Amino acid sequence: MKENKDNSKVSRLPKVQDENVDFGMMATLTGFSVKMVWILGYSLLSQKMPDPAITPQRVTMLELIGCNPGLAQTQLAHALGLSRPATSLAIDFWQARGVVERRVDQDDRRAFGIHLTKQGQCIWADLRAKVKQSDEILTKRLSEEEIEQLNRLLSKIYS
Amino acid sequence: MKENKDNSKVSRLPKVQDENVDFGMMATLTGFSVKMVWILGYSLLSQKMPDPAITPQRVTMLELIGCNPGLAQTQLAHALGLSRPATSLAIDFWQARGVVERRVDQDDRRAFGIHLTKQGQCIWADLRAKVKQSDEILTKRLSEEEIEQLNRLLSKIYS
DNA sequence: TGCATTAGTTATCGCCACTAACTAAAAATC
DNA sequence: GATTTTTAGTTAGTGGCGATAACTAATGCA
Repeated sequence: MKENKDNSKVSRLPKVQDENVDFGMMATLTGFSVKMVWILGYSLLSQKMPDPAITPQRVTMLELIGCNPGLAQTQLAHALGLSRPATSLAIDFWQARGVVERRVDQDDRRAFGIHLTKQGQCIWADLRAKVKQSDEILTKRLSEEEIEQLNRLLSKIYS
Repeated sequence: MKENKDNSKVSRLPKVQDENVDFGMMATLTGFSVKMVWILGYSLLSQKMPDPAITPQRVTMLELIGCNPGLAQTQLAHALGLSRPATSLAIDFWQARGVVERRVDQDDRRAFGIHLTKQGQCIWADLRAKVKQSDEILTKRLSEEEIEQLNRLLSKIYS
């Protein structure tokens, strides 16, 4: 009966602009800016989702399942940087909504391959489109060249 | 007696590089890249801190307190985008470590002005230096121009 | 056959947000 | 000037979602 109010697990955006409050050095740090943009992106994405429980984290998982059909849970956990229990619960989430299914691996009957259901294919396609839109909204103040530049610099940092 | 193991409340970095797992469209999204960099930055910063409980969020609060002495809790909450109870607890955290103190506002005796203690001044200075170093490590693969460019693009998004 | 390993689940805990409800002080209303 | 409403901060309770430890079942190697 619990109806999932906006449990936005990410803090609201700090008010760096508040003219009465000085953020000091924070505003000059790449790490801080990146966090601000992430919070903003998280919020934009959540708004676009049909259900506030569909978080960026869960969307990422769905993308991995969609792009790598039959992936085992442990591989999924590793790729996402999650513990196996957390991964298991996240799969439960999508399974409960009829989006993915666990198929026993015939070569190793302990393991499951995770697959999108027929219905899941549609939902995935829909969500992907929305994710893309939301990313476009996030970067709407930048030109095409600036977006490319930004993505290049960011991936230089983390890859 | 609980000894605060690495309770890194932020997921470990996803393994985008895993050659067996395709991240699909995620790798092309600014929102995703930004999250990756943030997780990385969070982890780098946490490592530099003398106590793993000193998180980026708490450092941000300390910076605000240091740069805006006497700020009331409600203003602090607003600037940080936090609820008042959460802010109150975060202040408790620093107060318990002798870093900040609550001084009753003589004009409004319901309110507290938050100030750094003498000792807090030193700790603040030390942490700021470490934060700066950690941000430099985060961006070490980028040139000075690239860092400026990156910060400019990021702040264009969120300000 | 038997023991160590591995996939996944269950149980438990911890952190840190949130809202609701409370106290005390201040401001507004009459 | 007494009463009501609002505001600052705290306390209590809830929830999400990570983590680890302990468990079951299947596998693999001696």
